[in-house]
Amino acid sequence: MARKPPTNPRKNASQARSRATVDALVEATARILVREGFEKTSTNRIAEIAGVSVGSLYQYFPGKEALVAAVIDRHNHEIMQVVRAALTEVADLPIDKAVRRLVTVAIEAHRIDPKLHRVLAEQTPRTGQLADVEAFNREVHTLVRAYFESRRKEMRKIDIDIATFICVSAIEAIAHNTVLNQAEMLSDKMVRTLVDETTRMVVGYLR
Amino acid sequence: MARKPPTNPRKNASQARSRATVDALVEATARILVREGFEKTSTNRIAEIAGVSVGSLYQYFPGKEALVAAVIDRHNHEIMQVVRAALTEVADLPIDKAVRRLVTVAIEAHRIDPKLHRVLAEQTPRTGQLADVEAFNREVHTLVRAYFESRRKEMRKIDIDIATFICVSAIEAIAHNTVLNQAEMLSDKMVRTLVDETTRMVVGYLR
DNA sequence: ATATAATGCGAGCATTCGCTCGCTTTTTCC
DNA sequence: GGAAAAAGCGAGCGAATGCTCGCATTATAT
Repeated sequence: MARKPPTNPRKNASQARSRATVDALVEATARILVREGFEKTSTNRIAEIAGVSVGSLYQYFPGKEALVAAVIDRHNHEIMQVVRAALTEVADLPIDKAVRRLVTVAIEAHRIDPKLHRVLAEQTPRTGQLADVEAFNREVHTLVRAYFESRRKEMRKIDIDIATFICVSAIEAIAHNTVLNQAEMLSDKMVRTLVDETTRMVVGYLR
Repeated sequence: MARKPPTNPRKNASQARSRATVDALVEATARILVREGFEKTSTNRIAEIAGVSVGSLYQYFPGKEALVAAVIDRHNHEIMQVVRAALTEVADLPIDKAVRRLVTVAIEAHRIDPKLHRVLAEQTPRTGQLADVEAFNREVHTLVRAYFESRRKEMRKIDIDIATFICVSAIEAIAHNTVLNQAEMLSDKMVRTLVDETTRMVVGYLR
């Protein structure tokens, strides 16, 4: 017999049942985004697919944007986890080995869920998540920068910030275009060649 | 006393007045996209800002998407013109000079109208203009590839398609990030340094 | 077992927005 | 000058969709 909207706009989810509801909603949002596109992604439809009522949806999310934002966030966290792991793992390797690994990981990260990645890349601006994406970007830069710093001896005299900016931009773009443009027509051999070449370019640049 | 909707869905614009109307509509669309964002860009609002009635709008454009598509098209043509000019101009230069020029142009192209560029980059997918953008991309690749081919002697043994893909991706991304991330806080000195470094990376990679 | 809080429901209200249609005004052409 | 064609007008229809509200069900606490 309650009713008294959670103090804050909407949020939280303490009991197990409600956490499941939230998960179902986020998952449903992701699925609809991929399968039907952003236009067809209405709150009513999300609720329907999640097997939840619209009312419940609005208990946890202030609106459609928030749902998309949640999906973006989840996906970004998945990617960042992979990237962080790689950068840790690579800390003691020399530049050439390290860069090769990072390039590989960049491509792998984009491959986690290419279709979702594509849709999210399109929708990120709209949801005001640009700031958060920016944050992730900064973290990547910081991590890479730190690695470069620790390997200065192997590198030529160079402005580390600029080198980081250039290398990260280049690697990200190549990974992005590789996965998104070349469709699914990506032979393993092709990937290996691209990794080789990208590594060559970056390593050659750094020293 | 006519009336008999132009045979085709809508289109053409023969008289001077109507061409002006079309221009006003496209221009208004661009302005609203930049100043108010995609959500606020309704056909009613576009007509209002263009100083034209909604009815007239629908005489020339089958819908909102078509308007946005027209803006995208216009912008892409502007950019491609700059790029084509640069590649012609560069045809007889050695690799290092040529790459430097191309990197510079890439940044300049992104600087034509950064705010519009940003919004359009976000909205391109939605308008089904991906195909057209793809076409422009392919043209860039073709042109760059042709240049590389003609300069093979200055380059190491290398797969030209892969080299093109990697170089174009890297240069574009660096230009893009430079203009969009670093906000308007872009000293000329900074730009020069970035051009130097990017050129160094690409040229170093090619030979 | 009973009270209270948490979670869930879904019909329908309100709003936004694309778009049409019947009509007027301007231009062209003889 | 006048007829026909081209261009322009804008109130308002209809569909889509975000979201609310009053009530029902399930969990927790005592």
